[in-house]
Amino acid sequence: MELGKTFDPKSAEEHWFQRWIDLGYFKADPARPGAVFSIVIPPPNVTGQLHLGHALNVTLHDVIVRTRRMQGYNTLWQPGTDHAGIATQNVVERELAKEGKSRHELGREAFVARVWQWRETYGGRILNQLRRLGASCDWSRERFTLDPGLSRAVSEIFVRLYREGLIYRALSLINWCPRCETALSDLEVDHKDTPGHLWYIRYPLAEGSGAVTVATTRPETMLGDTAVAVHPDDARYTALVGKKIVLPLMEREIPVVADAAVDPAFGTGAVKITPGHDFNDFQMGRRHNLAQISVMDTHGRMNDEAGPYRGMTREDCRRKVVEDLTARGLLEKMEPHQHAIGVCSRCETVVEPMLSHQWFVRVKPLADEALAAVRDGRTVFHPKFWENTYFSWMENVYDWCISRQLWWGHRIPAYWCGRCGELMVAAERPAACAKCGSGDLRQEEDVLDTWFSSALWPFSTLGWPDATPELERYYPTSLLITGFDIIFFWVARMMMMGLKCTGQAPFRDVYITPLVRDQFGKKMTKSRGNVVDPLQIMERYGTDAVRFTLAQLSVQGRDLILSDDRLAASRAFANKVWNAARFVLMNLVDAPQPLAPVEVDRLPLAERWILASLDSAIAEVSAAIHRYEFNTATLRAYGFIWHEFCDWYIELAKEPLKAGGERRAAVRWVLVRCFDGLLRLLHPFMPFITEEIWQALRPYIGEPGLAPHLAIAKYPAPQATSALSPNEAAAMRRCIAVTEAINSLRSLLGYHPGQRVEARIKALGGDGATAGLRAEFELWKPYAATMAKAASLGLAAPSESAPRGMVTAMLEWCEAAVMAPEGFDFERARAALRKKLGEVTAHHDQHQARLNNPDFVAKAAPEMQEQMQQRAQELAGQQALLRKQLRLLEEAN
RNA sequence: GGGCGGUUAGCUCAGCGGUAGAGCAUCGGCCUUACAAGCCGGGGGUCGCAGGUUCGAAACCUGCACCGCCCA
Repeated sequence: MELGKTFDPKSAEEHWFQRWIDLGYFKADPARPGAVFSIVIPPPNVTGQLHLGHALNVTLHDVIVRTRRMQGYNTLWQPGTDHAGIATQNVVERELAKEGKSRHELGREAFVARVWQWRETYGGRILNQLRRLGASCDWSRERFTLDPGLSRAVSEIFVRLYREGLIYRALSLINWCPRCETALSDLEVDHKDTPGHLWYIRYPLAEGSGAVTVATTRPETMLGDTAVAVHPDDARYTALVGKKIVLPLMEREIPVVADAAVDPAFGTGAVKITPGHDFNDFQMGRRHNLAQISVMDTHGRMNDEAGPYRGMTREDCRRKVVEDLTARGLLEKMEPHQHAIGVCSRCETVVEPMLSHQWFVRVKPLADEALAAVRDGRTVFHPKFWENTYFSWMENVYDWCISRQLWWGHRIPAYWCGRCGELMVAAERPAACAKCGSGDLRQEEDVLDTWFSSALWPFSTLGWPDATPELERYYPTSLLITGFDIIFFWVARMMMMGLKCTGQAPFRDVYITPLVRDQFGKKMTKSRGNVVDPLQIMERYGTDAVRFTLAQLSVQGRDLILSDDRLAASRAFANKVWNAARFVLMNLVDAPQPLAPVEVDRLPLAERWILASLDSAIAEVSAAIHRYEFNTATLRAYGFIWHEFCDWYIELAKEPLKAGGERRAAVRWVLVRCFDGLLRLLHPFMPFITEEIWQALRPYIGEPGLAPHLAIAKYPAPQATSALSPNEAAAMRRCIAVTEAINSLRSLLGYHPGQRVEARIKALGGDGATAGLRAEFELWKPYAATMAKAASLGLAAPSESAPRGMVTAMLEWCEAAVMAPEGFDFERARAALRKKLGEVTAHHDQHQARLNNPDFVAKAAPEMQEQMQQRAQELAGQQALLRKQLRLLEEAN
C-alpha cells in the first residue's frame, strides 16, 4: 500500500474514528482480567460548546487512556454530560422568549418536557466535538446526570444524608440571583471589584438632638436596618451603646449595639446593621438577637417592608432613598469607593443576600474526611502545590446551599403533608403521611444544585448504589484530569461524596491541567473576544497537530500559551512523519510480508544504534507520560523521530537499500521495526496519522497475534537495548560529532551541498588515543563519510601534520580537517579559529582560576578537583593546537 | 489584606548546586528524487533586581520589583 503525497487529516480523522468505534475498541469490559485503569470525564455542560480548555483536557485524557489501553490495562474512560440546571434552563427560557412565551405560561411539566426535547436535539453537540478530537471514551456508556440511574443515586444519598443530619432545611441568608430567581451557593457568586460610593448618613438619636453618622455602600438596604453597631473599644461611641436611634425614612426605633466585628477604621466607625441583606450583619444580628427584615422580593424589587418604596427596583430605590435623605439634610457626604460586588456567575446579575428557606449540606464532617484523604496521600495532586488550594478551601468550609428554585434538575425528595404539615424525606413518594395518615402530600418544588449530582459522578455512572460489576471493577478511579478552576466546585465535592458514599476516595491521582491563554498571555474569555475555536484550528492544522501541540505545551505548574507558530511546527512534524513513512514504504514495495526476522545482535553498528535509541525513547516517553510530564514526552518522541531516525538512520539506510541482498533485507527490517515502534509511541498523541500509516506498514510487521489496528496494538517494549554496548553508543556519538564538525567546515569553506570533500581526523592525546580510536573508526567511518559527503576520510597519526591547504576544527577529543577549495580566502578560516581559540581560552581560564583558588583545593570534593584538573589540561592542549593551526594557516597563505 | 505560581536566547519553554539547552523565529548556503511543511551551517543569553549560604548559584535562602491567578 502506497501513501499519498500528502496526509489528508480530515478523511483520516473521520475514517479511523468510525472504524475504532464500529469495532468496539474503546469498550470497557469489567469481566476482562488484568490491571485496571479507569477515569471519568469531567462531564461537560449539555449547553456547552468545545473550547480550548476542553480540547486540552480531553487530549491529555486521551493520551493517558490510549497509552494505558495499549499497555494492556483493562481501561474505562467514562463519558457523559451534566444537566447544568441554571444554564440549560436559561437557554430554553430564551428560546421560549423568542416565541413570546414564558416558562410560567407553560407550566412546570410542559417546560421540563421542552427542556428534554432541547437536550435530545442539542445536548450531544459537545460530545460530538470531543469525538472529533479522537476521544477514546467508551461511548456506549455515555451518562447524563439526569438519567434514571444517576437520579436514583442522587435521591439515595440525599435521603441518607438527611437521616444522618448532614442535610437540613433552614431559614437562612443565602445568595439570591433576582434574574435567575434562585438561590446560589457561595461558589456560584463571583466577586467583581466595582467603583461605587460610600454614603454617610446621619441617624438621629431617639432622645435628645444628637445623631450618629453611619457609612454604607448600599443606602437602599437601610430600610431593613435593625441596629447600628460600633466597636466596643471605640471611645468615640462608648456613650452611645444601648441608646436608641430613629431609623430615618422608616421612623423605626433601633438600638446601638457594640460588636467587635465592627472595623473602627471603616467610614465613621459606626455601621448600619441589616441582617436581612448582608452576611456580616446577619451574623451580628444573631449575636445581638436582632430582627431580620427582608425588604425585597424574589425579583429584587422592594416589598411591603420597604413602606413607601414598595414596588421600586433596588436601583430606583437607592436613588430615591438618597434623594429623600438629602432632602431631609441627613446625607452628610458621598465619597467614591471601590468595593467587591457579588454577581451571579451565570448571568452576572448582582446577587442579593436574601432570607429564605433552603436546604443545606453540613459540610464540615464531610470535609474533614476529604482533607484527611489528601493529607495522608490516598489521593495525590499533580502538581502537588494545588493541594494547598484544596486544603485552604476544605479548612474554611461553610454549609452548602443545595436547593435551587429551578424546574430543571433533580427535584428534592421531600414531601409535605397537606393536612398536618409533616415533612417526610424519602427516595420514593410516601403513600400517606407518616404522622396523620393523610394522602394529601405535596413534593418540595425545589431542585438540587447541579454540582450535587456531579459530586456523585465517579460512582453514580458506575451504577451506585447497586453493587454492579462496573463499580466493583472500576471504582475508585485511577485518575482525574481537570482545571484548577473547579477544584472547589467539583474535585472537593467528589472527594467528600465519594468518601461518604463508598468509604473510598474517588481517585488516586488528580492532575490539574494548565490554563490555556492566547498568544499575548491573556486568559481567553468571551468578553475579551480572544476565544479561539478549537474546531477551527483543527480544520487548519489537523487534529493530530492540535493534540500534539497541546500536549507539548502542557508543563506542570505553568499556563499554556497557544500560538500559530507552535501549531505550524506540529503540523510540520506530522508532515515529517508522513514523509518518512513514504520513504519506508517506498522501499518495501517488493519486500516479503511479513519481513523475515533478523538477529539483532549481528546487525551492523548503525542498525543496533537506532534500535537502541528507539528503546531509550520508548522508556523515556512512557516514563514521562506516567509522571504526567506531557511536555517531556512529546519532546523526546519528536527528537527521536526527527533527529535520530530521520536525520541519521534514514540517510544511512539509503546506501544498503540500494545495494540490495541481505544488507537490504536487514535494513528493511530495522526500518519497519523502528517505524512500527515510533508509531506506537506516537499514537496516543497523534492517533489518526499514526493509524493511517500503520495500516500500510502492518503487513510487513512480523508479530504473533498482531492487532488489526494500532489503536489496540501493544505498547512498544524495549528490544535491543542490550545489543548496543556503552562503548558503541559512545562511538556513534563521536561519529556524529565528527560529521557535524566536517559539515561545519564544509560550510565555512563554501562547498556546495552536493560536493564531495577530502577530510581527515586526528585524535587528541597521542598514540594511545589514536590506537583506541582506530578500531571504532573503521566501523563508523563510512557513516561519517556518507553524512558529511566526504570523498575520503582518514585517521591521521599524532605526528602527522595537516597537509597544506587543510582547515581544521577542534573537538573535545579530536581535530577534524577538510581540504579547502581552490582560491579559498584563508582569512575566513583564521577568523573561525581565532573565535574558537577565544572560547577555549576563556573556558580554560575559568577552570584554571578555580584550580588556583585555595578554598577550592581545600574544600571541593576530590573527584571534582580531579575532573577540573583533567578538563583544564584538555583545554590547555586544545589551546596549544589551535595556536599551532593558526600559525600553519598563516604560513600557508 | 492573605496565599499560590511565574520572571532563562526575539517568542514559547526545559534545566533546578559544578562547561547555559530545545523548538519556533532569524541569518547564510542549498529544489542533494521521503519531506522547501525540507536539508546543511551560523548568530543570538551579565538566567528580573539586591543581599546571603557555598570552594562554586540560573539552580538553595531572604528581601524587593513586575506579571498572572485564587481567597477575603
